[in-house]
Amino acid sequence: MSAAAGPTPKGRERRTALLDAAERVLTSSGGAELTLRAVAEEAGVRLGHLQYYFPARSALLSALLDRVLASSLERVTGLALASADGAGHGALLDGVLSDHDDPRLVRLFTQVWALAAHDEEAAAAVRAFYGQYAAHVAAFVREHAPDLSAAEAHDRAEVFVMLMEGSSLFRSGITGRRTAGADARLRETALALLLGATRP
Amino acid sequence: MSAAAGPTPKGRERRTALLDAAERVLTSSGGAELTLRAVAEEAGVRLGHLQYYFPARSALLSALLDRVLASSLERVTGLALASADGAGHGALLDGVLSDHDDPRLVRLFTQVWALAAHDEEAAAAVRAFYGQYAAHVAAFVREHAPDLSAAEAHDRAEVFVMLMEGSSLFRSGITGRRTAGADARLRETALALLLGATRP
DNA sequence: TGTACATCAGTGAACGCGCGTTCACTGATGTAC
DNA sequence: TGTACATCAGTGAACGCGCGTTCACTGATGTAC
Repeated sequence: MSAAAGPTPKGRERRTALLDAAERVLTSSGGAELTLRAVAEEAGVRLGHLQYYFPARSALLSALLDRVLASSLERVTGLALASADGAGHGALLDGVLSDHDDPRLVRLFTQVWALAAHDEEAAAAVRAFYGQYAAHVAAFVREHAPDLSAAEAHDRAEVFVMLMEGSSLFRSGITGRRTAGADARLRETALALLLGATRP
Repeated sequence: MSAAAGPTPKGRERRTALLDAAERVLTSSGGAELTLRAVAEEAGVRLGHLQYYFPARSALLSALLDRVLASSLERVTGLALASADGAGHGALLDGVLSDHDDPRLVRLFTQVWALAAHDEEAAAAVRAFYGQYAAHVAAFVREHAPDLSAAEAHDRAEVFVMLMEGSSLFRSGITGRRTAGADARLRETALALLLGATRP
């Protein structure tokens, strides 16, 4: 790591604050407006100072992606463990859906997908993230349905994740409007994947 | 409409060719690289000529979005009608999934979502598209399960669309890798939404 | 059929601007002895 | 405890470049009489 990694506490704090600013800019304005100048202004520092921490725009983008994925994974891990520990078998689903109630998070992920679609390095990080996401869900599925094979549990987990990511687009107002009826059917379908019986 | 709409056959052809070029650029390089110069080069015309048809970049973007949504809707409409006309009750699902086998189409839609996330005009067009998409699916659902209420059929259709859009990300290699097991479970879940019995 | 003219199609050069990057610099903080 | 020095944190100005846009222009095609 370069000096920009910030070996001192102050350095680490600054770096975090700069990434916070970048995340706010990306969330509110989109990828095209994510310029170094905009991030510096949002963070209240000079352009040259931002460049001290992130020598190139690509370094900022990559650090931001890593952080977004890491914090999302941490959240999912927590939800899966809490659900398994008896917080109610619907806690995982409720947690994911309520996270998706924040349009900023969903907007952030549309940017992540668009980036991954044309940047293989980003795509690899994103696939690794969803791989771990699905693995946590699969573990949860097996807790509640021990008679399922590991492969079957993992397949269900993958489809669950597909359904969650797809529904986030529609429930957030980006590609659709949330309705009570569709929400109920969504929950039912998701729960069937998580807790459902073996195939007929 | 301005002269750029092209009242002559030649003008209409040219306009289509320019949009084709823009679509190729967007698909292969992403939104950030969709510059007027890149589109002009891809189409084999001069920058000034592209500007004759699309006086501003926003006009090109908007026309491209309209065309992408219109052609996708046409495709979905055709699939729903063919399925209803006895091409087999799985034809709609098979058609949608095989369309999503083309990574270019999926990449295109990640750009559409990212655009809609930060552009309310684009978002309105995208919501209108998905609204019609879901309506066609709902009509198909009611054909096969006449005992369902219109509301129930529409809810199922919405969740089906959520699942299709989510799965496109994972089956295309962008956020995941396609596996036979998950594909089978995906089909099962989707068919249950399209053809399944009423709720217990 | 021929001429006059308007519109359509396409060119080419230039513009101002914001971008990422570079770099020399200064002040603050830590460390060695 | 004091001094010397290295590193860290932050500034400010300038760079070359590609961007969208503007505009005056030329040649091709259609239309009216």
